[in-house]
Amino acid sequence: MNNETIMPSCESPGRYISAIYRHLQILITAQLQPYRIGSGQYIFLMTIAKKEGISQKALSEELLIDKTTTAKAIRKLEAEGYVRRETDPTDNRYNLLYLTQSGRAVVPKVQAALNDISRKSRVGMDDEEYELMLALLKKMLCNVSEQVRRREKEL
Amino acid sequence: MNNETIMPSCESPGRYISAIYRHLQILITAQLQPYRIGSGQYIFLMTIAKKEGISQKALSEELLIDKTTTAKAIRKLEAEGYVRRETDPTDNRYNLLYLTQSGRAVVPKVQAALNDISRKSRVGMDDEEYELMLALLKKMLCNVSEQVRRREKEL
DNA sequence: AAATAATAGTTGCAATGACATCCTATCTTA
DNA sequence: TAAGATAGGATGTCATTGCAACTATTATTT
Repeated sequence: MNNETIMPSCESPGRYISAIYRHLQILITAQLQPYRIGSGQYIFLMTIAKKEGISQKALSEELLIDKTTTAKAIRKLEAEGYVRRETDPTDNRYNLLYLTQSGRAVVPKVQAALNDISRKSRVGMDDEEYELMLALLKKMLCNVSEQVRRREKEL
Repeated sequence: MNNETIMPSCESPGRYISAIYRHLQILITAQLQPYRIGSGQYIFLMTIAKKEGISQKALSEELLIDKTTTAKAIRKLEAEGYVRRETDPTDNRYNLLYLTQSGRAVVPKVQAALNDISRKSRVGMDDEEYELMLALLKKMLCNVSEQVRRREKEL
Protein backbone atom coordinates (compact mmCIF):
# COMPACT_ATOMS: atom_id res chain seq x y z
CA MET A 1 0.00 0.00 0.00
CA ASN A 2 2.73 2.42 0.90
CA ASN A 3 4.82 2.56 -2.25
CA GLU A 4 6.72 5.73 -1.62
CA THR A 5 9.18 4.68 -4.29
CA ILE A 6 8.62 2.87 -7.51
CA MET A 7 12.23 1.71 -7.65
CA PRO A 8 13.36 -1.27 -5.64
CA SER A 9 15.74 -0.65 -2.79
CA CYS A 10 18.20 -3.15 -4.18
CA GLU A 11 21.77 -2.10 -3.88
CA SER A 12 23.13 -5.27 -5.39
CA PRO A 13 23.93 -5.77 -9.06
CA GLY A 14 22.21 -9.13 -9.08
CA ARG A 15 18.82 -7.62 -8.40
CA TYR A 16 19.26 -4.94 -11.01
CA ILE A 17 20.43 -7.52 -13.51
CA SER A 18 17.43 -9.70 -12.76
CA ALA A 19 14.92 -6.87 -13.02
CA ILE A 20 16.44 -5.47 -16.22
CA TYR A 21 16.53 -8.92 -17.74
CA ARG A 22 12.87 -9.56 -17.05
CA HIS A 23 11.83 -6.20 -18.40
CA LEU A 24 13.92 -6.60 -21.52
CA GLN A 25 12.28 -9.96 -22.09
CA ILE A 26 8.87 -8.32 -21.99
CA LEU A 27 9.89 -5.58 -24.41
CA ILE A 28 11.60 -7.92 -26.86
CA THR A 29 8.70 -10.35 -26.82
CA ALA A 30 6.30 -7.53 -27.67
CA GLN A 31 8.51 -6.04 -30.39
CA LEU A 32 9.22 -9.33 -32.18
CA GLN A 33 5.74 -10.76 -31.91
CA PRO A 34 4.83 -9.72 -35.49
CA TYR A 35 7.61 -11.94 -36.79
CA ARG A 36 6.75 -14.85 -34.49
CA ILE A 37 10.21 -14.73 -32.96
CA GLY A 38 10.40 -15.05 -29.19
CA SER A 39 12.85 -13.53 -26.74
CA GLY A 40 14.57 -16.88 -26.58
CA GLN A 41 15.27 -17.14 -30.26
CA TYR A 42 16.41 -13.79 -31.57
CA ILE A 43 19.98 -14.12 -30.27
CA PHE A 44 20.42 -17.29 -32.26
CA LEU A 45 18.95 -15.79 -35.40
CA MET A 46 21.26 -12.78 -35.21
CA THR A 47 24.32 -14.87 -34.51
CA ILE A 48 23.63 -17.23 -37.38
CA ALA A 49 23.21 -14.18 -39.61
CA LYS A 50 26.73 -13.09 -38.71
CA LYS A 51 28.23 -16.57 -38.98
CA GLU A 52 26.36 -18.71 -41.45
CA GLY A 53 27.34 -22.34 -41.36
CA ILE A 54 27.97 -22.28 -37.62
CA SER A 55 27.21 -25.43 -35.65
CA GLN A 56 24.85 -25.64 -32.67
CA LYS A 57 27.76 -26.46 -30.42
CA ALA A 58 29.69 -23.38 -31.53
CA LEU A 59 26.56 -21.26 -31.09
CA SER A 60 26.09 -22.54 -27.55
CA GLU A 61 29.68 -21.78 -26.63
CA GLU A 62 29.67 -18.34 -28.15
CA LEU A 63 26.43 -17.34 -26.44
CA LEU A 64 27.25 -19.19 -23.20
CA ILE A 65 23.92 -20.97 -23.44
CA ASP A 66 23.18 -24.60 -22.72
CA LYS A 67 23.22 -26.77 -25.83
CA THR A 68 19.74 -28.12 -25.16
CA THR A 69 18.38 -24.59 -25.06
CA THR A 70 20.10 -23.95 -28.36
CA ALA A 71 18.56 -27.06 -29.89
CA LYS A 72 15.08 -25.95 -28.92
CA ALA A 73 15.54 -22.40 -30.14
CA ILE A 74 16.89 -23.58 -33.48
CA ARG A 75 13.98 -25.93 -33.87
CA LYS A 76 11.57 -23.04 -33.44
CA LEU A 77 13.44 -20.86 -35.89
CA GLU A 78 13.41 -23.74 -38.34
CA ALA A 79 9.69 -24.30 -37.81
CA GLU A 80 9.07 -20.61 -38.58
CA GLY A 81 11.09 -20.97 -41.76
CA TYR A 82 13.90 -18.60 -40.80
CA VAL A 83 16.72 -21.11 -40.41
CA ARG A 84 17.80 -24.17 -42.34
CA ARG A 85 19.78 -27.11 -40.90
CA GLU A 86 22.27 -28.99 -43.01
CA THR A 87 24.25 -31.99 -41.85
CA ASP A 88 27.96 -31.42 -42.17
CA PRO A 89 29.09 -33.77 -44.96
CA THR A 90 32.54 -34.13 -43.42
CA ASP A 91 31.16 -35.04 -39.97
CA ASN A 92 27.58 -36.17 -39.69
CA ARG A 93 27.35 -35.25 -36.04
CA TYR A 94 27.22 -31.56 -36.81
CA ASN A 95 24.26 -29.49 -37.92
CA LEU A 96 25.40 -26.50 -39.92
CA LEU A 97 22.99 -23.59 -39.67
CA TYR A 98 22.03 -21.20 -42.44
CA LEU A 99 19.43 -18.49 -42.90
CA THR A 100 16.63 -19.02 -45.38
CA GLN A 101 15.32 -16.35 -47.73
CA SER A 102 12.78 -15.16 -45.19
CA GLY A 103 15.42 -15.40 -42.49
CA ARG A 104 17.61 -12.96 -44.36
CA ALA A 105 14.60 -10.75 -44.91
CA VAL A 106 13.63 -10.59 -41.24
CA VAL A 107 17.08 -9.95 -39.79
CA PRO A 108 17.13 -6.20 -40.51
CA LYS A 109 13.71 -5.79 -38.96
CA VAL A 110 14.75 -7.64 -35.85
CA GLN A 111 17.91 -5.58 -35.66
CA ALA A 112 15.89 -2.39 -35.92
CA ALA A 113 13.62 -3.49 -33.07
CA LEU A 114 16.59 -4.37 -30.89
CA ASN A 115 18.29 -1.07 -31.67
CA ASP A 116 15.14 0.76 -30.67
CA ILE A 117 15.02 -0.99 -27.32
CA SER A 118 18.73 -0.40 -26.75
CA ARG A 119 18.42 3.26 -27.58
CA LYS A 120 15.55 3.78 -25.16
CA SER A 121 17.36 1.80 -22.48
CA ARG A 122 20.34 4.13 -22.45
CA VAL A 123 18.46 7.37 -22.11
CA GLY A 124 20.41 9.62 -19.79
CA MET A 125 23.77 7.99 -20.48
CA ASP A 126 26.43 9.62 -22.55
CA ASP A 127 28.67 7.56 -24.83
CA GLU A 128 31.41 7.36 -22.26
CA GLU A 129 29.10 6.02 -19.56
CA TYR A 130 27.59 3.57 -22.00
CA GLU A 131 30.96 2.18 -23.04
CA LEU A 132 32.02 1.97 -19.44
CA MET A 133 28.93 0.03 -18.53
CA LEU A 134 29.57 -2.42 -21.34
CA ALA A 135 33.12 -2.92 -20.11
CA LEU A 136 31.98 -3.48 -16.55
CA LEU A 137 29.25 -5.89 -17.60
CA LYS A 138 31.79 -7.79 -19.65
CA LYS A 139 34.04 -8.09 -16.64
CA MET A 140 31.14 -9.26 -14.52
CA LEU A 141 30.17 -11.84 -17.10
CA CYS A 142 33.75 -13.12 -17.16
CA ASN A 143 33.67 -13.45 -13.39
CA VAL A 144 30.38 -15.30 -13.14
CA SER A 145 31.07 -17.62 -16.06
CA GLU A 146 34.42 -18.41 -14.48
CA GLN A 147 32.59 -19.30 -11.28
CA VAL A 148 30.19 -21.55 -13.16
CA ARG A 149 33.04 -23.28 -14.98
CA ARG A 150 34.85 -23.87 -11.72
CA ARG A 151 31.72 -25.40 -10.23
CA GLU A 152 31.32 -27.73 -13.19
CA LYS A 153 34.87 -28.96 -12.84
CA GLU A 154 34.31 -29.88 -9.23
CA LEU A 155 31.49 -32.24 -10.10
CA MET B 1 42.32 -11.45 -21.05
CA ASN B 2 40.79 -11.15 -24.44
CA ASN B 3 39.75 -14.71 -25.19
CA GLU B 4 37.40 -14.48 -28.13
CA THR B 5 36.67 -18.17 -28.03
CA ILE B 6 35.04 -18.14 -24.63
CA MET B 7 33.50 -14.69 -24.53
CA PRO B 8 30.56 -13.84 -26.72
CA SER B 9 31.05 -11.11 -29.27
CA CYS B 10 28.09 -9.22 -27.93
CA GLU B 11 28.52 -5.51 -27.76
CA SER B 12 25.04 -4.86 -26.50
CA PRO B 13 24.08 -4.54 -22.86
CA GLY B 14 21.06 -6.77 -23.38
CA ARG B 15 23.17 -9.76 -24.18
CA TYR B 16 25.48 -9.20 -21.27
CA ILE B 17 22.53 -8.74 -18.97
CA SER B 18 20.97 -11.95 -20.23
CA ALA B 19 24.14 -13.99 -19.91
CA ILE B 20 24.96 -12.64 -16.46
CA TYR B 21 21.41 -13.28 -15.30
CA ARG B 22 21.46 -16.89 -16.42
CA HIS B 23 24.83 -17.53 -14.82
CA LEU B 24 23.78 -15.90 -11.57
CA GLN B 25 20.70 -18.11 -11.53
CA ILE B 26 22.92 -21.19 -11.77
CA LEU B 27 25.20 -20.02 -8.98
CA ILE B 28 22.40 -18.99 -6.66
CA THR B 29 20.50 -22.22 -7.22
CA ALA B 30 23.60 -24.20 -6.30
CA GLN B 31 24.43 -22.11 -3.24
CA LEU B 32 20.93 -22.12 -1.79
CA GLN B 33 20.13 -25.75 -2.51
CA PRO B 34 21.00 -26.87 1.05
CA TYR B 35 18.22 -24.64 2.36
CA ARG B 36 15.72 -25.70 -0.28
CA ILE B 37 15.38 -22.13 -1.48
CA GLY B 38 15.36 -21.57 -5.23
CA SER B 39 16.68 -18.66 -7.23
CA GLY B 40 13.10 -17.48 -7.61
CA GLN B 41 12.38 -17.24 -3.92
CA TYR B 42 15.38 -15.74 -2.17
CA ILE B 43 14.57 -12.15 -3.18
CA PHE B 44 11.21 -12.43 -1.49
CA LEU B 45 12.65 -13.97 1.63
CA MET B 46 15.25 -11.21 1.97
CA THR B 47 12.74 -8.46 1.33
CA ILE B 48 10.29 -9.81 3.88
CA ALA B 49 13.17 -9.98 6.34
CA LYS B 50 13.74 -6.27 5.88
CA LYS B 51 10.05 -5.35 5.95
CA GLU B 52 8.05 -7.79 8.01
CA GLY B 53 4.33 -7.37 7.66
CA ILE B 54 4.58 -6.36 4.02
CA SER B 55 1.75 -7.37 1.67
CA GLN B 56 2.19 -9.38 -1.50
CA LYS B 57 1.14 -6.43 -3.58
CA ALA B 58 3.74 -4.18 -1.99
CA LEU B 59 6.36 -6.90 -2.49
CA SER B 60 5.49 -7.17 -6.17
CA GLU B 61 5.72 -3.44 -6.67
CA GLU B 62 8.96 -3.07 -4.83
CA LEU B 63 10.63 -5.89 -6.73
CA LEU B 64 8.94 -5.07 -10.03
CA ILE B 65 7.71 -8.64 -10.27
CA ASP B 66 4.33 -9.87 -11.43
CA LYS B 67 1.92 -10.48 -8.56
CA THR B 68 1.22 -14.06 -9.61
CA THR B 69 4.93 -14.81 -9.54
CA THR B 70 5.01 -13.35 -6.06
CA ALA B 71 2.08 -15.50 -4.96
CA LYS B 72 3.83 -18.68 -6.10
CA ALA B 73 7.15 -17.79 -4.53
CA ILE B 74 5.48 -17.00 -1.22
CA ARG B 75 3.61 -20.27 -1.31
CA LYS B 76 6.91 -22.15 -1.69
CA LEU B 77 8.55 -20.23 1.12
CA GLU B 78 5.52 -20.96 3.26
CA ALA B 79 5.64 -24.65 2.35
CA GLU B 80 9.30 -24.77 3.40
CA GLY B 81 8.34 -23.16 6.69
CA TYR B 82 10.29 -19.95 6.25
CA VAL B 83 7.39 -17.54 5.86
CA ARG B 84 4.07 -17.15 7.60
CA ARG B 85 0.98 -15.51 6.11
CA GLU B 86 -1.43 -13.60 8.27
CA THR B 87 -4.62 -12.04 7.04
CA ASP B 88 -4.74 -8.33 7.78
CA PRO B 89 -7.47 -7.94 10.45
CA THR B 90 -8.28 -4.43 9.21
CA ASP B 91 -8.67 -5.52 5.59
CA ASN B 92 -9.19 -9.19 4.88
CA ARG B 93 -7.98 -8.86 1.32
CA TYR B 94 -4.38 -8.47 2.40
CA ASN B 95 -1.93 -11.18 3.37
CA LEU B 96 0.70 -9.80 5.69
CA LEU B 97 3.97 -11.68 5.48
CA TYR B 98 6.26 -12.54 8.37
CA LEU B 99 9.31 -14.73 8.84
CA THR B 100 9.03 -17.83 10.99
CA GLN B 101 11.67 -18.94 13.47
CA SER B 102 13.48 -20.98 10.84
CA GLY B 103 13.03 -18.14 8.39
CA ARG B 104 14.89 -15.80 10.70
CA ALA B 105 17.53 -18.48 11.18
CA VAL B 106 18.15 -19.01 7.48
CA VAL B 107 18.31 -15.37 6.42
CA PRO B 108 21.93 -14.79 7.53
CA LYS B 109 23.04 -17.92 5.71
CA VAL B 110 21.33 -16.86 2.53
CA GLN B 111 22.82 -13.39 2.90
CA ALA B 112 26.27 -14.91 3.28
CA ALA B 113 25.84 -16.99 0.13
CA LEU B 114 24.67 -13.97 -1.83
CA ASN B 115 27.55 -11.88 -0.54
CA ASP B 116 29.97 -14.56 -1.61
CA ILE B 117 28.58 -14.58 -5.14
CA SER B 118 28.57 -10.78 -5.28
CA ARG B 119 32.14 -10.59 -4.10
CA LYS B 120 33.37 -13.06 -6.70
CA SER B 121 31.36 -11.29 -9.39
CA ARG B 122 33.15 -7.99 -8.88
CA VAL B 123 36.69 -9.28 -9.05
CA GLY B 124 38.78 -6.74 -10.89
CA MET B 125 36.51 -3.79 -10.09
CA ASP B 126 37.47 -1.15 -7.60
CA ASP B 127 34.86 0.46 -5.37
CA GLU B 128 34.43 3.40 -7.68
CA GLU B 129 33.76 1.22 -10.72
CA TYR B 130 31.38 -0.92 -8.72
CA GLU B 131 29.36 2.03 -7.53
CA LEU B 132 29.31 3.47 -11.01
CA MET B 133 28.01 0.21 -12.42
CA LEU B 134 25.24 0.14 -9.84
CA ALA B 135 24.25 3.67 -10.77
CA LEU B 136 24.23 2.86 -14.48
CA LEU B 137 22.23 -0.31 -13.95
CA LYS B 138 19.75 1.64 -11.89
CA LYS B 139 19.35 4.14 -14.70
CA MET B 140 18.90 1.35 -17.20
CA LEU B 141 16.28 -0.30 -15.01
CA CYS B 142 14.41 2.99 -14.76
CA ASN B 143 14.46 3.28 -18.54
CA VAL B 144 13.22 -0.22 -19.29
CA SER B 145 10.56 -0.24 -16.60
CA GLU B 146 9.36 3.09 -17.93
CA GLN B 147 9.08 1.50 -21.37
CA VAL B 148 7.12 -1.41 -19.98
CA ARG B 149 4.77 0.89 -18.10
CA ARG B 150 4.18 2.92 -21.23
CA ARG B 151 3.37 -0.25 -23.16
CA GLU B 152 0.86 -1.32 -20.54
CA LYS B 153 -0.92 2.00 -20.70
CA GLU B 154 -1.38 1.68 -24.44
CA LEU B 155 -3.31 -1.58 -24.08
C1' DA C 1 39.50 -54.95 -36.22
C1' DA C 2 36.77 -54.64 -32.07
C1' DA C 3 35.95 -52.32 -27.98
C1' DT C 4 35.95 -48.10 -25.72
C1' DA C 5 35.80 -43.16 -25.23
C1' DA C 6 34.45 -38.72 -26.72
C1' DT C 7 31.43 -35.51 -29.08
C1' DA C 8 27.01 -33.29 -31.30
C1' DG C 9 22.49 -33.24 -30.83
C1' DT C 10 17.74 -34.63 -28.92
C1' DT C 11 14.20 -35.66 -25.42
C1' DG C 12 11.98 -35.49 -20.87
C1' DC C 13 11.54 -33.14 -16.70
C1' DA C 14 11.60 -29.26 -13.52
C1' DA C 15 12.06 -24.32 -12.11
C1' DT C 16 11.36 -19.42 -13.19
C1' DG C 17 8.29 -15.98 -14.64
C1' DA C 18 4.56 -13.47 -17.28
C1' DC C 19 -0.24 -13.12 -18.81
C1' DA C 20 -5.28 -14.05 -18.79
C1' DT C 21 -8.89 -15.22 -15.96
C1' DC C 22 -11.46 -16.08 -11.98
C1' DC C 23 -12.80 -15.62 -6.98
C1' DT C 24 -13.58 -13.01 -2.97
C1' DA C 25 -13.46 -9.14 -0.02
C1' DT C 26 -13.80 -4.17 0.29
C1' DC C 27 -15.14 0.26 -1.27
C1' DT C 28 -18.32 3.55 -4.08
C1' DT C 29 -22.34 5.29 -5.45
C1' DA C 30 -26.92 5.54 -6.65
C1' DT D 1 -28.93 -0.82 1.42
C1' DA D 2 -28.06 -2.93 -3.02
C1' DA D 3 -25.31 -2.98 -7.39
C1' DG D 4 -21.29 -2.25 -9.43
C1' DA D 5 -16.33 -1.16 -9.28
C1' DT D 6 -11.89 -2.07 -7.40
C1' DA D 7 -8.11 -4.68 -5.54
C1' DG D 8 -5.52 -8.76 -3.55
C1' DG D 9 -4.78 -13.15 -4.39
C1' DA D 10 -5.08 -17.96 -6.66
C1' DT D 11 -5.05 -20.93 -10.70
C1' DG D 12 -4.07 -22.45 -15.43
C1' DT D 13 -1.30 -21.95 -19.41
C1' DC D 14 2.68 -20.87 -21.97
C1' DA D 15 7.67 -19.53 -23.07
C1' DT D 16 12.45 -19.71 -21.59
C1' DT D 17 16.13 -22.25 -19.66
C1' DG D 18 19.15 -25.82 -17.48
C1' DC D 19 20.13 -30.65 -16.06
C1' DA D 20 20.07 -35.71 -16.63
C1' DA D 21 19.84 -39.20 -19.65
C1' DC D 22 19.69 -40.85 -24.18
C1' DT D 23 21.02 -41.70 -29.41
C1' DA D 24 24.10 -41.46 -33.14
C1' DT D 25 28.47 -40.52 -35.09
C1' DT D 26 33.45 -40.10 -34.91
C1' DA D 27 37.95 -40.80 -32.57
C1' DT D 28 40.97 -43.55 -29.78
C1' DT D 29 42.84 -47.49 -27.67
C1' DT D 30 43.97 -52.14 -27.14
